Amino acid sequence: MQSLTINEAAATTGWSPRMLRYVEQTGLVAPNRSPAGYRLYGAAELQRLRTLKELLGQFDVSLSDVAFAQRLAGDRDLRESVQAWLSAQARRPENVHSEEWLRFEQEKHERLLAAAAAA
Amino acid sequence: MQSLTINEAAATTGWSPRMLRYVEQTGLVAPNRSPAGYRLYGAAELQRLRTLKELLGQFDVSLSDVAFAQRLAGDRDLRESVQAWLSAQARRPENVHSEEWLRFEQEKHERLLAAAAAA
DNA sequence: GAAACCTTGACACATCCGTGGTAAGGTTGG
DNA sequence: CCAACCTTACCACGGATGTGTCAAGGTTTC
Repeated sequence: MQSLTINEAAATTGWSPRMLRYVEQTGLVAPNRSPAGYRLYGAAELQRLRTLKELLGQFDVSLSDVAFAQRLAGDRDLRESVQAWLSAQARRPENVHSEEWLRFEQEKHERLLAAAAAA
Repeated sequence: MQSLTINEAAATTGWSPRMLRYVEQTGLVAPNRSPAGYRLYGAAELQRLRTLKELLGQFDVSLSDVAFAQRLAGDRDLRESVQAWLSAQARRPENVHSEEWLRFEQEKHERLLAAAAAA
């Protein structure tokens, strides 16, 4: 598996080199480096960059939104505080019926367990 | 349970009236209105505003971050896409070990079921 | 009916996000 | 050793966030 330098990676992912550096700075896709400090994008990073671009295009989501989601995934305290705040609502906003939210947890839980079992 | 008008609510929550309108605009705390259109903050909204302020102060989180979390909670498609993107990682970033992420799901699920049972 | 509220809308400003450029300097390959 | 890459560090700039203030006008209360 050979790695691409930043300009090559830019060419195949649709991001600009400038943006690849910015994306790295947000903590979302961080390639490893050559001994001299050159960024080296492997297949995994390239795929991640392409799907990230797709994610941003498909929904109206910003890089900082995804970065925040990543932070949520990694910081239990933060995650639980936010979730506690959100669930202390469960009333008026009719687009969030608690049943659906619950159903979400169940499904994702099952999906992740299945994935873990398959691995 | 009597309701407070915006200036009274501002006084007891520490938000400015201007910010209360802004927070409403983000969709995070929306009071109902009097027949003439005056905002009426009930006990639930006041509590929500106070804990929101606490949440923002405790962690380094913006209103739009919390708004995005709320959007995640209500939009299954978005949620699953983001989560799929995040879990397609599970490697280098040592602050996100997949087990912890899994444990999160389990715990929250249980917590919510308990809350539902208690209600 | 006047004082003291409330409403929306706008102007203003600092700060960040997303994005491009450009400059000064190190690395690599023929 | 030179061309073509790479690096970091800046300047710039439009749009979004967060926050204050002010104006023009409706509502409530005495």
